Amino acid sequence: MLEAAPTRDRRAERREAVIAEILEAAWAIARAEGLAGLSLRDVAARIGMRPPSLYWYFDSKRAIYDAMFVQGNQQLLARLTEQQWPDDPRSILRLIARVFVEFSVEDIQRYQLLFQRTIPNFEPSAEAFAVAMEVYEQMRVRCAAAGFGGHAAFDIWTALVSGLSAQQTANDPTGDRWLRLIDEVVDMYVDHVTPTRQRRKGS
Amino acid sequence: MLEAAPTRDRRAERREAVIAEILEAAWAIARAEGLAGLSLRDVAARIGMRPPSLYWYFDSKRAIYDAMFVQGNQQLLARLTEQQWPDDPRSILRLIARVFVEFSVEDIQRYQLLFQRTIPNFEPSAEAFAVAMEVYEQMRVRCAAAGFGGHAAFDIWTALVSGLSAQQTANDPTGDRWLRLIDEVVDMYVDHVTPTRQRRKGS
DNA sequence: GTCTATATCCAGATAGAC
DNA sequence: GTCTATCTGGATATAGAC
Repeated sequence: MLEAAPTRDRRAERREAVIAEILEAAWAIARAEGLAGLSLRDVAARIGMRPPSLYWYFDSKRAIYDAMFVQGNQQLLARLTEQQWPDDPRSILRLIARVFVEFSVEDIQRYQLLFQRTIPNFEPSAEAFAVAMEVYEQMRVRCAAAGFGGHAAFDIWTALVSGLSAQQTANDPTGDRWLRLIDEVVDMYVDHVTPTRQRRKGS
Repeated sequence: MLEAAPTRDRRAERREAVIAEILEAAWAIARAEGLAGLSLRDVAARIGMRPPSLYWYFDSKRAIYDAMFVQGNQQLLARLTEQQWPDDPRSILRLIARVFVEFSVEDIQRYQLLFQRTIPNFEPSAEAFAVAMEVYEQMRVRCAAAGFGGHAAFDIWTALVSGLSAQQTANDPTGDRWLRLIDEVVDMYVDHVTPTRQRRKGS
């Protein structure tokens, strides 16, 4: 007679744990050697495995990049949803910008993987790209909630945030030279897209 | 008795020509395979040489990246100086932004080499970096001439231009989705840094 | 699941002939 | 100046034992 199936699949749990371990190692190496410097050899060594064993968990190196891409986007998504969102439109935008720029500066390799096409021949899979679209949508929805939903206006908004991130990560990765301009840039943007009549400065 | 020295050093000229050929090949391969995908083997093959021969002209692969870095910056510098600069401040800024963003989109690998830290372990040499500073100074001087010389204001300006470039290259490399926002962004910036009293819209 | 062994290929760089 | 030959090491990936 068959045993009742256990409610937890310990094998699957173990597998997930190892996958998490692999990705954690991959991130650490990417941070140290650069994204393009990532090698399966180093990943395996870091977790006490031999390189071929990784293929039990990932089909290829690209698959690892892909999983990292998903993970990074999920982290940003979590960062966005865990915020205490204020009501004031200007404060909402400031918070979005701050979350995004800080997230970028926090881990430059992650920033490059998510937002720059830096690895030769790597394009995220369709499923991975879907997660990136979720992030984009989250950001768009938040902006719309703040009253800034227009298409051209949103493209300008993404350019502003991406420009602050790009300058901060590339030219002052350990400082705050562009981080501290966030509020001013948000004000500039709000003033620009708000009809003159309604304008009022935030605190 | 010694001959009179010829006024042209044909040997040096030939050498310069070969160096130019090598760099041209390197750019072509970078465009096709990505910056990190550049290999001396491919460079040599493309110009009908064997890989070791490249070492007659460059000490290392890094030296090639370095020369590319210089060349790219010189191209941008030339682009800036060859412009017919208008008098109107707003027009000056529009032109700067357009030159910069178009230059970026034109060759994304060049953009990555010049403005993003994308190759593991590559940092431009001091001499190469000096050329990059020239570009930065050119841009700063042009902005100052337009009446926008303040420090924080200029950091905002570089963030704007870099953001438009980043979004255009990463998300619409063959289109003009952010290119066509340049004038609006410049207006936004000018309105922001201009005391309200003096403000007037450009054509 | 993890291993050893290996295939296959590529990389940057150097020695030394010509 | 350019070559051949070679060094040394690294890469991803697969086959198959255990």
